[in-house]
Amino acid sequence: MSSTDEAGGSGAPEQLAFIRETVRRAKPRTWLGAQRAEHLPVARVLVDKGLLHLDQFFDYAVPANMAEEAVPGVRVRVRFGARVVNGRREGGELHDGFIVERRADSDYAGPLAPLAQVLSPEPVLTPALLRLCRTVADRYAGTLADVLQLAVPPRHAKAEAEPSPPPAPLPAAPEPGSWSRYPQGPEFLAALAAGHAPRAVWTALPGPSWPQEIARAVAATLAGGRGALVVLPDGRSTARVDEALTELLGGGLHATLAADLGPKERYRRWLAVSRGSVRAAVGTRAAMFAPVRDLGLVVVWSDGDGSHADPRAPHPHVREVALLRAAEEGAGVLLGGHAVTVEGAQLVNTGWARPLAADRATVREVAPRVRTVTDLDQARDAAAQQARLPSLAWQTAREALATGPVLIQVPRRGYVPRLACGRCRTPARCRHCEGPLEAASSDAPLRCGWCGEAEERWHCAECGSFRLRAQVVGARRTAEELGKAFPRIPVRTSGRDAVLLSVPAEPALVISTPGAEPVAEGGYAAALLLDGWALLSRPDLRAGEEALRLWLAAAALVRPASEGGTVVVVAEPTARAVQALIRWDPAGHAAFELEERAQLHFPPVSRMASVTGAPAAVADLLGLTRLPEGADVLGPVPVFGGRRGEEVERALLRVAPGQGAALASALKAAQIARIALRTPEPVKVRIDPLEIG
DNA sequence: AGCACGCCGACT
DNA sequence: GTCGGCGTGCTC
Repeated sequence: MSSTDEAGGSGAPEQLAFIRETVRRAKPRTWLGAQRAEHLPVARVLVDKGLLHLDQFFDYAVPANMAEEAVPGVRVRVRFGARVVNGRREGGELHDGFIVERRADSDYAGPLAPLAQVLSPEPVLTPALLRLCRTVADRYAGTLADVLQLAVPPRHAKAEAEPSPPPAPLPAAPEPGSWSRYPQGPEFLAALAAGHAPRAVWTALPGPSWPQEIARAVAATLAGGRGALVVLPDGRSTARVDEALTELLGGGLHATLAADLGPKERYRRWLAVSRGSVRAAVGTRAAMFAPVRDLGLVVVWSDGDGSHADPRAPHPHVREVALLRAAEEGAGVLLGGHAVTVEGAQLVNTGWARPLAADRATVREVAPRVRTVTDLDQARDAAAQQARLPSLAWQTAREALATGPVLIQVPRRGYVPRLACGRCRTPARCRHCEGPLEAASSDAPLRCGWCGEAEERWHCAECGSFRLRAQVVGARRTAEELGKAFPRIPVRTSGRDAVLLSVPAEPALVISTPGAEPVAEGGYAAALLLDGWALLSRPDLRAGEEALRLWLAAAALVRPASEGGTVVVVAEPTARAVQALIRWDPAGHAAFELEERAQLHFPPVSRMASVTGAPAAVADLLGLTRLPEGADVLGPVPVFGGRRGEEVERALLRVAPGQGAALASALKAAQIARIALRTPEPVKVRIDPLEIG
């Protein structure tokens, strides 16, 4: 930190002595004095203060000694919030910010404060990144400063001081490889290599080759002279694509932006992308903003995965950011996964993207055989009973263990928010309002999750049983039980705290929670998907879609049916998601779900926002919101689970798809109006709320 | 959000 | 006469 301006000690006064303001009334006051930069003496600055009503640029005077370094995109420090006392400027906290523009003059009538310091000469906030962050902030009714915090990693001075390596030469256009299994695959690659912007919703075939396919799409884009970006939901899938890219192209063309790198390495790699030293970026969520130059392709893998939604305000979603970038930067899109989201189906439906899928014959060739049983079908075998396995699951596992590893997917404990009948699995509902019954612990009294009414004497409305099924047996206990049921077979577990990347080809029981399934060398001989009811009965609009996504992800690791690969899903066979798994028809399922959403006017066929807070505050905000024409207000309804019995309500706002921007800006304006009115109780506004219904 | 300026009641 | 209530407005 070499800094001329801090050398004087207490900062502001001597800065102001350099650059003096005129006090003439007739003209707007400006900064005079020889110390001001001669050329473009005004810097327009984004001050890094996440306040909603300060989401605007502020102009500062550029001192002459900073004239060279104070270029657009660099980080600066400025005094902000100062008061004019007796004609002198006093106070003002130092804030970080970014120079957005150098200008000849300011449209601000008052005197400009000088920049306090240029923190670094690196122009990290490029015009394209600024434009993207502005678009994302507007889309999500957030501030530019908040989005920038997600988009620009913290500076690391040592990493910045190192030069980035010179860019590697462009690769040749790759052969289609396993893309040949898709009728439109080779054409898609050719379009990328030719510099076009094809947009596809890709239903990836089961099996281990999707990372290579992503790598080839990236290579084709690079061959055409443009950059590429791949965003994946977790570190394991990121590592697989990284490996595939390195194998195809060597190490010099791409950067992998993983969360676990540490600040220095993280910034070093990000800089390599920003400086154009590498042309492709691969990584998890935060990589969605990676400033890849001349973007030709954005890939999002498994866009239904929850980790693509950023938990930090204003909660941008990787898929949406990718689509915004594609539109803004003229890039192609590859939205892929073993499953298809309703959003993907809608992109196909509206003609914005084209489906990229193999034909039925190819799917049948590579997919495992899928069979289904309900867990009411208990095995006769004592060992199977002990392991709580239906007979079909038991037999399948026993036979498959002769030829290789068997995957057992067990929903996470506590993944079951809803109680169900112990006999017929009908969800337990409140007799007053049909809300889901809940119990804080296994011996706590039953309560309705919607209206809070206590239920003393529940019995199943369908079959009359008094037995409730409360919890899923977790992976650990399942492992113990299965270990006893299959003595001498090694048992491995993979879950939240210890995720296995892969397992060898030898016979073993691999017990995993959804999303943590290791890859098996040569594929699993079989997979058992247990407690499907737990996934299917979650009180969420997306429960079916999510269950299918988790099942497909596990089933995609199993050998083809022709090699004996079998999947047994323990769930109600008539459920739509179960049927889609049996037919291996994710696109059909998504299309069906989309149709249903359209009938209900639910997202993505409409756009929604949620408004959550104290009842009076929510009503207040809604009163201040100038809703777009035709907007619906659903609720407000009480939200339970608010801490300490504080009353919390939530309203959902719904508009037609074209009015999402109007809704977001109306809500932002209303929030700002509330701040101006000093309304004390905060209200949370969220665009595209995750859980609805 | 903070923070200071500004214009009306109970104290030294 | 003054201390201070928080209503109002601004932040380059």
